[in-house]
Amino acid sequence: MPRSAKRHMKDQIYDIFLGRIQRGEISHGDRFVDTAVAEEFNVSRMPVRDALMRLSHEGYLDSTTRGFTLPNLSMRQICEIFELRRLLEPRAAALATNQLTDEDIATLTRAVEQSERTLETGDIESLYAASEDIRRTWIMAVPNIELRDTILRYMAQIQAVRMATLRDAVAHETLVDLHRDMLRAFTARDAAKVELLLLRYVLAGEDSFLRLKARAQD
Amino acid sequence: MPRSAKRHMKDQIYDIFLGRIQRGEISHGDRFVDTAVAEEFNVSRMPVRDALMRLSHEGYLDSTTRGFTLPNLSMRQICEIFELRRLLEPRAAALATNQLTDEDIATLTRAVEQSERTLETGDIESLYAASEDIRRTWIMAVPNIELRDTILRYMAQIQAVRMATLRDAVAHETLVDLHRDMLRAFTARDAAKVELLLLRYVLAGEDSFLRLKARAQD
DNA sequence: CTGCCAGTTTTCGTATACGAATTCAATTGA
DNA sequence: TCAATTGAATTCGTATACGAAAACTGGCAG
Repeated sequence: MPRSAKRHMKDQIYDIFLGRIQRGEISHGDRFVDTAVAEEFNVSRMPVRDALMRLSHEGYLDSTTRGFTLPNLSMRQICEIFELRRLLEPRAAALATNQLTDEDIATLTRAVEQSERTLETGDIESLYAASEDIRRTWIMAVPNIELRDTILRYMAQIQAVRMATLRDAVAHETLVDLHRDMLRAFTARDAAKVELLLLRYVLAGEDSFLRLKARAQD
Repeated sequence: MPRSAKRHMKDQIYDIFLGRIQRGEISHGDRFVDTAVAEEFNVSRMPVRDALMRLSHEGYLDSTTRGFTLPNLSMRQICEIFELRRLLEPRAAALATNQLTDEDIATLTRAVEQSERTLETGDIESLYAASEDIRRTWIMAVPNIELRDTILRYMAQIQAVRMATLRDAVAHETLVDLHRDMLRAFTARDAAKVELLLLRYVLAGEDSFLRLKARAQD
């Protein structure tokens, strides 16, 4: 019997899994089967099924004949998503510029400092966390909700790709520089500069990815 | 008992309803309740539930406490979607330009002719149909599938808005002109011109909508 | 006539069950 | 040793049932 909760079980399960996916807590080997997950949560498989099917329809999971797994993005899909990012993120960040609160700026400042420190420590995990903090902060400030949701939808899917590209040594310094410039532009409320920097940022990610891909083919 | 079919019932029902929504065959008073729809299809309510919930999660329907209905878009949402359209459609159409087959061009030619005839007949239904044909033709030629799906996702939602804006007399002539120019640009494979025209097209739609809104407030 | 309250109805979320399709595994035959 | 085939196990889609929450309805008081 499900313990009484305000929100419905299927929505809670959906949120829990979406969070795990977005935080990159799920690896590519993992397989989710409704009955097994249902047992964990002490519910029947129906709410779990609802949640997992929803996640798969939204592209966060892949529905195979043997449970749900992380989707394996093809080269084509990744490139297509980079194109979407080039179209949407610069404008979205520009729109967010004037919406950032002082608290947001403080968060960005801390994250950029964390990012800078990784130049010496070489701690890629920390760099990744800082990047995510920066990104999350400005995305949440995007006033156009439809635009924000569209961006959030594909970002979870290319989680793994972004993680991988951050390991690209060539990009490390460029990335930290971009973080620094972005902070400056956000703080100065310079939407035009933010727009340009976001374009550079996406392009830098795309370059890293293509470089990674080329190296993998050796 | 569900009659044996190759594809699953829930997917068939999903497709049927999505088609009806996209073709504008559903009006704002309509209410769908899983048990009632299930009876129509001679299945239990579970596959219907799956289909309707999926449609509502994708934004095509609104899940109320009393069945599913067409979503009532707020002014804000409509404006936000226009912004998305400005960002995505010009580029998408430009990408589609070089993918159009001769058959596509023929379809476009017929549709534009139909559009031109409405200047004399004043048949708005026909103008709407022609617009939809033109739009469907180029969207289906967009090679970036992620981009295409993103556009398709919001287009179904603002169906009603587009239908309404076509009744805007001021826009009628402008619209037909744009159709004509777009056909020329597509035929000439002039992606740059297509991009510009699509921007104009979206902006014209936005103008019509705002004009309509202003008039409604009198 | 109008607004509030209790009973009824509708609708939804979840539980459980079963058949079908698919995958896995083990045994058999070459 | 390896491939094929057949039986078992897994997983999914759908059916049915039940309790809970929300909405409607009718009567009652102001």
